[in-house]
Amino acid sequence: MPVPSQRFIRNTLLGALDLRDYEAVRAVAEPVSLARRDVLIAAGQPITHVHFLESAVVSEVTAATAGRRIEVGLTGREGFVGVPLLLDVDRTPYESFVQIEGQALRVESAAFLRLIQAHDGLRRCLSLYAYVVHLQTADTALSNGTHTLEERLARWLLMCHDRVVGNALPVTHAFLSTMLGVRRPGVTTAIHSLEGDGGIRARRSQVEVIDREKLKAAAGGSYGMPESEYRRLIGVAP
Amino acid sequence: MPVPSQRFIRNTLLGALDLRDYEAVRAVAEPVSLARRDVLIAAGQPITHVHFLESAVVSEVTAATAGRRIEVGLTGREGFVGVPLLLDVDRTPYESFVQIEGQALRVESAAFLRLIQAHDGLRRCLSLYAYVVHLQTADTALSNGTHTLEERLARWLLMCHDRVVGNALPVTHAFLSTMLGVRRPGVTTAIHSLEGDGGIRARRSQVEVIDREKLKAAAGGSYGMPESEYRRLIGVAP
DNA sequence: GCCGGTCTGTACTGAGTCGTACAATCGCGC
DNA sequence: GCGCGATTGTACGACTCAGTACAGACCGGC
Repeated sequence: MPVPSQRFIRNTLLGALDLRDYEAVRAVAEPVSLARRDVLIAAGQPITHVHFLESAVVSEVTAATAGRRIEVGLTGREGFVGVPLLLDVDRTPYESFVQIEGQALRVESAAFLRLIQAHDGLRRCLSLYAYVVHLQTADTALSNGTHTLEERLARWLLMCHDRVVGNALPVTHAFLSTMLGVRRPGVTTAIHSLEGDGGIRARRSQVEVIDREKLKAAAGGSYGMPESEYRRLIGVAP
Repeated sequence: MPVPSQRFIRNTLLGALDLRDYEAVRAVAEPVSLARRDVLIAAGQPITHVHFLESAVVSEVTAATAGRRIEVGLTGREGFVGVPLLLDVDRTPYESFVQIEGQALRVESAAFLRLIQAHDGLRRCLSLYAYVVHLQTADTALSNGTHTLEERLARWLLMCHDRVVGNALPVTHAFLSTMLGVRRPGVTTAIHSLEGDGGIRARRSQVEVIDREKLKAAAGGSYGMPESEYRRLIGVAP
């Protein structure tokens, strides 16, 4: 029976596990391809699977019927989708959907619950990630409350760039406006401004990151705290 | 040795526990009085105690050195302060301080870790609360991003009212402006508006809640989601 | 009863964003 | 290579809130 080498593990959360815990996850995990707009967790519906992302990027958004949508969480290969299950919660009022297509390892909910019951190291590792998610959401609350549209956009692009292979982010202005909870023409203006600074290059349905340092400067300090906590608690991010 | 009756438990999280789990907590918990401005968790410092609040109200705020402060979490007798410890995290970049004085039961960190290791029912219950905290923070991100100052103020007053005995909230305009991350005169104006609607009555260093329904209307749908999830997952809130 | 700090009320200008509308551009499918 | 939906660029008035300043009101201490 072949023992997979750690270097083939694309999800960094799984990569941080003891080999024994990792093997236990791998034994019940199923590789899946995720297409844009796939809904991994539907608002108010029981969570059926946990997804450890390998190359896909997933957004968690509020699903206010009357109000507007806005993003409250962003997950890539540094994390997993299904934190509520870890906390013994079977469903959530928010929706998690695929923003950028890619691969993932999925585990059926009941199997996942057995896993974290039996493997304390796994539970600890996923708990650390759950806390980073909380930090990210709190940071988003801060950003939404006190930063300008341009700063928030720069922060979002950096966070997305962290989770993508390459520098091209396949997003439209309208999509960004929903994620940030702002007006679409406002995004167009902010993108022009960031482009003028040399941080990005904009194409149709795509933003290419050119200079992360310039983007960080444009983010006005709104980027980086959850990321550095991830490194402190879990290890090197991708 | 007297066995405390459930009805003497003022913290509703502890009240939701099996008697056996509760006794285990009570055995290592120490009653303390918390004064306004006491810092329960300092930014970046190891967390020394977990606090189950009985009548005090505690705010979690970002502690951005360069940037502004803003509230990302509010806890009263429905919860506990020290969620990071539950998730195996020893410190946090945010600060938790006492906003309204009162009583609490505190448990030393090492004892707390032993407790949740030995009592799975306790861990589950606290995990549910940790999830509600996440919802509350996500809801704050939504509010900060899409609601007006007046709506956000109404939401905050309702959330604080939920956690206080009586209808008088001892807060100043300047304090509210920090919690909401807005300008102090803006709070003054918004308070006048809510007062005109008949939802509250304002005095020096105090806001009295007169009509919750009017406040809810003024909150424009920004209030209530985490509260109803608390009831679904844990039980009747105070 | 006065003093000094805290709290509240009000005013003004400017920045940022909204809501909306509409034209221009792109790129895929037939 | 044409058409059509999707995407992007731009404009304009309106409104919210920021930043700042300052005066008046309150309240506890001496």
